[in-house]
Amino acid sequence: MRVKLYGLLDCNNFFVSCERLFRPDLVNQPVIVLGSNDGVVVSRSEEAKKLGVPMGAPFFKVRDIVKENNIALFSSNFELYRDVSDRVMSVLNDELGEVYQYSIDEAFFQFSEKDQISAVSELLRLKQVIEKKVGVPVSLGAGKTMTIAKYASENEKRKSGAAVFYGQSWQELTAEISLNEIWGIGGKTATSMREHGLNTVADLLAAPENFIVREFGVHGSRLCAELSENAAHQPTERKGLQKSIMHTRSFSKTTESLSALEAAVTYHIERASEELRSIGGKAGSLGVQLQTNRYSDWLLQSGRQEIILPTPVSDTRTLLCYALALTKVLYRRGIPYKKAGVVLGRIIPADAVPVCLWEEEESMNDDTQLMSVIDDLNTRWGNDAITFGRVKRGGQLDHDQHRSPCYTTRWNEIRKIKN
DNA sequence: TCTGGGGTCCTAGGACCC
DNA sequence: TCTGGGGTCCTAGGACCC
Repeated sequence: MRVKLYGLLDCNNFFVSCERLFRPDLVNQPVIVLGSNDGVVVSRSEEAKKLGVPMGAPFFKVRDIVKENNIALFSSNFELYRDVSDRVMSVLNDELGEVYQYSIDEAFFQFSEKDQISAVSELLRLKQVIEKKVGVPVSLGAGKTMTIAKYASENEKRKSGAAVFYGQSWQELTAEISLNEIWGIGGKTATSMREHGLNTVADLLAAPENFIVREFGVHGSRLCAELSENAAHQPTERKGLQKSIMHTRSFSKTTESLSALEAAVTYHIERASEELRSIGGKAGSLGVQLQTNRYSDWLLQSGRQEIILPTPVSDTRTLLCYALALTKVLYRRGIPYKKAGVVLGRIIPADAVPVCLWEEEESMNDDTQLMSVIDDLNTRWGNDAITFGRVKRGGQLDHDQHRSPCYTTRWNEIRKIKN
């Protein structure tokens, strides 16, 4: 009788590990990677963690630690990370036949083994193959549900790199695992659970079911199922297109000007619709968001409004027309805005758009050919080659002065061994 | 001075209908 | 005096994740 298990592969400190692939001098040295605009810390090496750099910390708060300890610093280089990620996934796919990528650095899979020992050795084998063929360190975990697999991989990161928990070995652990270590329990839920006297996984499993449903909804009851080894989540291949595309960015300084917000929204629509076309989709809904600084004490934290489009489109001009109208509706004079963004939702494949029955709806622009010419030009000459913006956008240029070369995806940035 | 961006899913409550 | 109520659809906002 073989045991069916869910496995999870997780790349350790992924962005840092990608940087180290081409900078072996940084192995065993403290390294951090910053998020877009060099705003916050998004990845830390073990050494940087030990020096006290918290995850998600705004850079200005850790600048001193970075300087004093000579921590190596990188801006995010997603082109590189995506390429390394593709290599990891492809090797894993070759080994297992079917994997479900969950994020840029994680993938779930299913397998079965005769016992715990052979399951652990299978995970260790996969670890070895990935590390040899791609070169980034990984951890693996497995259990009877995805939530337990996730816990197993996280927990083992700093130990042997692979762990399997099910049956007795899992049940024995539940009294020691605090709920905030569990996937799906964030800050708010953990606090609320604590207030109800629930601190460990064992506490949660001992609570009456109707209480869980009343206090924590379907989310809570699924968690309970998962933690008692009854699978409530299935790893699913995302069928078809993603559901939404968003494009947002903070301003370096707050702005009260409508035209600045319009310029930003124009830019976001251009980029989001470009991506929409690149995946072959059309959007059935459109949302605009304007936000004040969430760290200031302004009452108005955010305004967001969404509309359903008369018919799904991917033409920048049409989307822009609606987006600017929404921006005007949301805009309030005298409010210091910090962030603007757009969301394209209800995405369907372009060839699945129903044919228009009424002539007048054709007045909506949806010219695929024109858009594809513009996309080509922008790819070739940069995003500002053809724009629909009436105002030059300002204050949004990316800071990424610490970006490493795209070693694996751009010929002119390839690693030189000899001049 | 400087506090990310891109996603998914769930839910409360409003609008509307009969 | 009593001042409907149940159902459905929609969306803004929240929580969480990486």
